Amino acid sequence: MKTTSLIPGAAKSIKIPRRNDERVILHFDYDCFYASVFENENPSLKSQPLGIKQKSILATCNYVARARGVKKLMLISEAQRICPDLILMNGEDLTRFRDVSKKLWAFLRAHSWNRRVERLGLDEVFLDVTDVVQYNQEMLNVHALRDSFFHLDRSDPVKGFAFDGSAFSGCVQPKAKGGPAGVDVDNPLCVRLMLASHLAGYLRHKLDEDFGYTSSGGISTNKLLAKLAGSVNKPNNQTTLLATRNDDDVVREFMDAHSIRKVPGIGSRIAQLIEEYILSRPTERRDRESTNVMVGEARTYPGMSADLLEQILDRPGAERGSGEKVWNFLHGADPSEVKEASDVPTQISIEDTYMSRPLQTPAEVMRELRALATSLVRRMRVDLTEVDLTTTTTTSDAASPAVPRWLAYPKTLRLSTRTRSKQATAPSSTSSSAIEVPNFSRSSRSTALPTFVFQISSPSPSYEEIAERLVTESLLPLFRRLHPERGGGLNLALLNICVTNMVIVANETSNVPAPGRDIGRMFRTQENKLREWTVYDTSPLPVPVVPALAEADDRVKVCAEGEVQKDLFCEQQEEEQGENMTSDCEVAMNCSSPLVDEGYDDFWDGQEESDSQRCQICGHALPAFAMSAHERFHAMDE
DNA sequence: ACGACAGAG
DNA sequence: GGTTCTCTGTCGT
Repeated sequence: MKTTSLIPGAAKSIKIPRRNDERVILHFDYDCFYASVFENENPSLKSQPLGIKQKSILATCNYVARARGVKKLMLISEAQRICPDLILMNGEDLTRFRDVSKKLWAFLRAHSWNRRVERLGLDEVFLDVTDVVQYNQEMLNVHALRDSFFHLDRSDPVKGFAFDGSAFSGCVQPKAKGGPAGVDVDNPLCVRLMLASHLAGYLRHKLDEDFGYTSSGGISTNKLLAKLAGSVNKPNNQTTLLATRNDDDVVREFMDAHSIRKVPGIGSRIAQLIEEYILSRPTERRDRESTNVMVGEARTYPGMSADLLEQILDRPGAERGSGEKVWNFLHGADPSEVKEASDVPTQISIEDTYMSRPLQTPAEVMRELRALATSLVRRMRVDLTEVDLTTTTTTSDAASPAVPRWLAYPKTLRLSTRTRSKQATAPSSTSSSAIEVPNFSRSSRSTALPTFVFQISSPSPSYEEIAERLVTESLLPLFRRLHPERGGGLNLALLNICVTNMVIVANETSNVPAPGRDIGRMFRTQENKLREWTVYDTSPLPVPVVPALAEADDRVKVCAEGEVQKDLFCEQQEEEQGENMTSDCEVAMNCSSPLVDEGYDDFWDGQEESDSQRCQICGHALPAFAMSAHERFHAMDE
């Protein structure tokens, strides 16, 4: 990867990306979200320095803590040294954050006319409000800007709020020289961004007043600019980036002042490759902070172009087209659409790390797999089912409890592990090789998800029962594929289980579609949307038919002690008991102990896959390849 | 379909 | 004592 050979001959054919001005995009970022969730649960925390920890790091902290010098992603020990009275909450279980995130997202969704409402992580939301803003632009009276009214509903003219259309809501970038930013009524884009700023201000106000969550907002013409704009004034404020067409300097200067690493879409790998090219040398980890290449520097570097970037970023496994994508980003151009709101995730995964004490024995692995599987099964019920209203509106009494229905069926199950890095490789000649040695390796195996996990009605198994079967029948075979060698400490620092490959169940919108009526459109009316989030706000989560686990912590270790074990587990249990009595010291040494080898034998000797299996629901024997479809047929029955 | 990897918070 | 717990998307096979 010699840099000299990459300089292109034809420097005149460089194309400057053209931004699209047609859209109006809002970006919301809830301020220190995890900390806010805890503060809302316990308001007395608001005045104290508060940190949220996950294992040995501080996931986030509130602004009181930040004022004391505490930073995100610090080691706990360091944070405590800096701020001894830091209050620490455990944020390893994400359930409460997920619940709040969904609630706020549902609120914002209710204000979209086009369903383009995209969540990014748990604490960010993009809205495409082009249509709402355009409607309000048409309704605007430019002769009475100060007494404007923002319409939130096309079909109900009283829904909305009053605002002063002669000024922006919140901050504006760039700041007008001399006085407060005026609104150029002759510039339609300027008017539209002004309108969008008031909508963003209104929504942020409601998020705070009605739900207790302050946020930072960004308003611009695409996702990249909206997001970057939002980070200019934090917390609890908003920024409109005046990305008007007649004034390209605004966007250029705005982008140029950011380091390339801050641009969303340019990750660490891409940033490193660009930096190495510009600095004409490999970049080491310790150099990273000092090498702060700015967008302006990269953009104006001799010969820089989409094609050159494509060459710079070309490496085995590289995404093609990323050169043009990055070139667009450097110019503040981002054609990507705000994705439509979807009710079901495309993947659900649960993981735990064991960094300070890696898992060594099969017994430990079994214990953790059971705990993870139990959480996964519970999450599938919560996130992938809904209570079918058509069957419950008539009799929602205890006599006939609401039976949830599945919104989607994941088809595949995946198990991932990571073994702890043992390598203390001599860092002697690190500069000679540009290859980043990953000091951890994650690997995974997947298989068809058995359909018994979907059993809800009739003899309804508990989460634990389903989880137990999942472990023995699916996860254990996957584990054996990942770790075929027996003996020696397993040394696992991470376990992750995941269901994915969702088959969405067709949405039967109950009954009586009036002839000629567009059902899809009916669902998008304001009433329905508002009801949607109101209901969400007050109703309990889908009632499980089985007794729910009476605990708040996802990570509770589930041990089915008194239950009858299948043959496979007999030895396993002994192993587990033995392990409980062994000291850490023994555990560390027992890699070669014959006692342990016995345990390993049973652990690794799974049944071979037989050609024919038995359906778990009707008992019918079928060839293995036909089982998946057959069982799915049962699951969709009801 | 499967498995690795990159990027996001 | 050297990163948490997720989610989405793409690439090669």
